[in-house]
Amino acid sequence: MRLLLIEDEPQLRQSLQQFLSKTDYSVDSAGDGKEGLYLGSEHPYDVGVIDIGLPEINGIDLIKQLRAQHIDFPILILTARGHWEDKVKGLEAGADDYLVKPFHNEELRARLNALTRRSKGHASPVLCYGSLVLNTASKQVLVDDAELSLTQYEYNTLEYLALNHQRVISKTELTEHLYDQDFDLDSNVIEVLIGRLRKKIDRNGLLKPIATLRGQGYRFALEKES
Amino acid sequence: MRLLLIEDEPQLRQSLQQFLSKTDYSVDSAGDGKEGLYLGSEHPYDVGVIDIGLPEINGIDLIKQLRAQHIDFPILILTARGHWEDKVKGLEAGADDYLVKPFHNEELRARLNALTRRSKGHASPVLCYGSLVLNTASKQVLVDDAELSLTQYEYNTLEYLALNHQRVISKTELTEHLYDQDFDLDSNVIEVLIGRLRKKIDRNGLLKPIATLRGQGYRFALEKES
DNA sequence: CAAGCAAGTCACGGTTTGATAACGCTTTTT
DNA sequence: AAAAAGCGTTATCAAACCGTGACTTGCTTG
Repeated sequence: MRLLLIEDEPQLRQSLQQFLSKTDYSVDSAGDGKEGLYLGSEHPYDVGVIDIGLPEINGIDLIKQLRAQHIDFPILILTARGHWEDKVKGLEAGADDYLVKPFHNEELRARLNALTRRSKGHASPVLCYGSLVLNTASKQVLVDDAELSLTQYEYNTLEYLALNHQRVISKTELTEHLYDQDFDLDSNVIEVLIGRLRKKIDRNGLLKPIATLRGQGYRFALEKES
Repeated sequence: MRLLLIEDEPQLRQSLQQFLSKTDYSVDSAGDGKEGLYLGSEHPYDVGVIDIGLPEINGIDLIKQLRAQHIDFPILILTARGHWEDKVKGLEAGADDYLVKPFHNEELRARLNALTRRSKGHASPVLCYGSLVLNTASKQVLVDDAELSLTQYEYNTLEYLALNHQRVISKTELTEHLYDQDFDLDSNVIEVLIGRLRKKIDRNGLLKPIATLRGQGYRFALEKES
């Protein structure tokens, strides 16, 4: 999942970038509103974390401008403790959640995971597709009650496909959501990843959840239950 | 386990810090409500001890503000003997237990142990995971009815993993819970501790309760019984 | 003070990982 | 039908990650 972080305080920015990159997200970050607006307009993010007090363009206006361009990824705003009134303006401007500084990293992660999941239309963290069950909280994948051991990238790929099940995802879209801005789009990582995933998932029976649409992309083809 | 102590009287604060650090907890302490609120918002504590009569921000408001931020570690409040009515307000504000001054240190310890145990969702002080039995009261660990001799840090590591069994715990999370705020996160203590633990636990049979998830952390993989 | 132990650091090595490249098969285009 | 494009598969390699033994430090204790 790709995340846009806009935070002016360098130390917090760096520590958040590091923390969020570690397992869950591909992070691009900006230190002011102008650069942030540029990035947000230019790339397809899945979620944004935006500090309200920013130089150049303030957070509220930034959000308004993004929303005016019909850029609709969910946004979580950060407000300083003294300025909790800002949260109201932020939510009115089109933000989806807020967190008051200072906060726990784990808390931020939990909220972001919930936001991205809900934005794709899934209420529960457990996704059931017949004999394939995906737990987005513990990052475990079960096939017929047996746990698969997937690497991080394998898991992230599968999760993105599953969250967007029944939709055709182009390889470009997949790369853009799994990697950050400076990544070679001509690589064949995706093919390799898909290959490895299919092999692990299909080890026993004949479960082929990922369909190829030649020239268009891939589609996670299982129906979601409950 | 990490504990937050907020107490304005310097002498009591220091003696409590010393006593609690001695065996059970990594203690951060604050002398007024403002600093306490900051610490409590910033770090992932497992339990808090808060004096009700505090300068800057009083204990009741402090607890309310923490709870409003969805910070939910259990809190034990200390009330002066004359002001025992405060306990009601405190519990209403979101505290979990109280103790009237003066008290015995051992009494405080017993209450705290009970609180942390309950907050992780375990009623009894004895945790059974097959042939591995953990007594959180006496801090003894039995494997096939034979007692292991673990050091404090080894025990604390194992306890934290066991209390959060089946969840993936990153090395960062472990470090943050085992040590207080200023500890080098780049150290490899955790790897060493896990190594020593595994060696002691697995001495005889082939009991491998701690799984490694490369790039993500560790997971205590035994199912809890009863 | 010397011995003993707890606990942290360091350095080395094995293993896993993820990116890339190369090759071949299949479908589409010319 | 030949050429080109798209995709699957396998091999390879460097970097990251983790485990481990040896060493160091500091505390406790007889």
